[in-house]
Amino acid sequence: MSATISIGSGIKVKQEEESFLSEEQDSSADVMSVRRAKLEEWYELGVEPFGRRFEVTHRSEDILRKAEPLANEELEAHKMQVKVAGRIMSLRGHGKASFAHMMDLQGMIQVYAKMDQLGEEAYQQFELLDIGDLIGVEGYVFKTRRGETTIHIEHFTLLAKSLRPLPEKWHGLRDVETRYRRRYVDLIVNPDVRQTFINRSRIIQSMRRHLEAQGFLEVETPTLHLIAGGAAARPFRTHHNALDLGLNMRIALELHLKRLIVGGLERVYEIGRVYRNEGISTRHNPEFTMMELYAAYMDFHDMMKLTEELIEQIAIDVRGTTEIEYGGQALQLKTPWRRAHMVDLIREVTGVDFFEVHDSETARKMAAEHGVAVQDMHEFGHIVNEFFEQKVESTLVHPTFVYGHPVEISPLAKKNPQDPRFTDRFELFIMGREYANAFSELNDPIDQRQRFLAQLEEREKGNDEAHEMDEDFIMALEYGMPPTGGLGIGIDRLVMLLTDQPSIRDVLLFPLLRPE
RNA sequence: GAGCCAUUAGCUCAGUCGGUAGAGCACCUGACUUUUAAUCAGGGUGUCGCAGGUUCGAAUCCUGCAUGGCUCACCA
Repeated sequence: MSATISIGSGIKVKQEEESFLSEEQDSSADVMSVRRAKLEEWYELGVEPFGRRFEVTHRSEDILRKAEPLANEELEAHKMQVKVAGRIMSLRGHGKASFAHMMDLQGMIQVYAKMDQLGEEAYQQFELLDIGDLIGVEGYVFKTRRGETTIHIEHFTLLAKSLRPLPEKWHGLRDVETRYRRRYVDLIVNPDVRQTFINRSRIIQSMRRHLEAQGFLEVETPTLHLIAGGAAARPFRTHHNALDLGLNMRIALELHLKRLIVGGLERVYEIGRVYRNEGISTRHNPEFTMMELYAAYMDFHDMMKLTEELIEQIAIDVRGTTEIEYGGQALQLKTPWRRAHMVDLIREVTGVDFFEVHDSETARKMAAEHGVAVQDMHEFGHIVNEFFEQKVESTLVHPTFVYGHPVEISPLAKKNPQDPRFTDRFELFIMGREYANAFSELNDPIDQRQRFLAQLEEREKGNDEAHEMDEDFIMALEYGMPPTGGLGIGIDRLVMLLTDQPSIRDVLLFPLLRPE
């Protein structure tokens, strides 16, 4: 078939001449062929359809705010001249005049093109524009009869021709898969998505500001590790060619930051990507962002105070309040937050008091009685932890610092001097989810070696997430590390909490998906 | 990895009992110089996710596969 279609200004396109179409040839081919034809038409008009630098004098929101209190007569008298750039989001042609809405970073503003003003030639060019095209306009601000602030166009420039149609104007793009795969389209048509990512940036900015104010130094440490330590997780493996060296992507920031505390930097933090080779869910992405900080001469009590104040401040900065809602649940982030020992919480919920239980056998018996699933290799501390995870965790709605984790699951934390079965460690829970993990850092190299040895034993028993021996880290401790408080916060989950997003994929610009 | 659900036009969605594909927006043609989901007249642009099977006939029923979503598992 060689049907011809004609478009606005008379160009004929043979549909069989669609050699420009990409491999995936979809049925937007029709729209795309029309746009290709218009592209040619721009070239024939002597206009470069992929333009260059454009000097922007105003953003949409600034204009709307300035014009808002003024009547049209006042606006016309002032002749407020503006240059605005953005993407055409809607077009309404009326013969010899046209309206359009343009979108820039701040939002949407209406523009008005009139043949009398532009002249016949330029107006015809305006009519050649499509939804999705990027343009720069110069003109003056007025208000229409209905009162909408609008730019009366005196000149316009095509900055980039759009060759693909945008999604529909009032349902936007809903298909979740397409939204993640083509996040740029999602950002163009879904303003709330754009706002979420703006808020993500604000949260991190706020965090940096508050840490800087407390004298923390931002540092960057390697993401390629010989030994992936500092957490219990399976790493991604990679390889360096020139050194012919097997390497792991980091699973935590911890061990390098503590080396810097040994080095005397005293207060350091890093906001960085970590990689864990695990399943994907609404709360897990294989790469995610952690903030870890270490402060010499502090302990885990100081870390609790720092954590609650930090998150409270961020909430005020970004949300303007400490009373937030997540998934319909009202949450109060005003400090101070509840502090509870893990063993006390287990006793509250199950009646089992692990301060009175002193051996693994009794603990195992209690687990069986209370329907807590445990593995054969689990010792006392693991079983306490299983009780907490299976019985207590989901009951913690409002911010709660749970402290006193068993030593078996805390190979990098200092033991509690009163009861060395437990550590001076806490995790922060909100709505059943972990948001922070912190401890008084273990600075005794001899104890640290024992802990690593215990981890190696676990590894032999089949726990492939147990810590490996890190001799280089122990050497650092042997030079002497001051008593130190350390803290880690999962940035993505914090952003989810503060932007009320149900899935981690909604706070990651490009979540990992299987290839199409 | 398991269970459940989804996949139809560029986008958002209908599609009855199995009878051969529809709407709105977008797009195209024409009209219209302050519109507002602009309006009016006309035009359907499709590998019904993919591959088999059942059937005279499959978007529809069956099987497998792919991708995604949710839940669980995993993730201290």
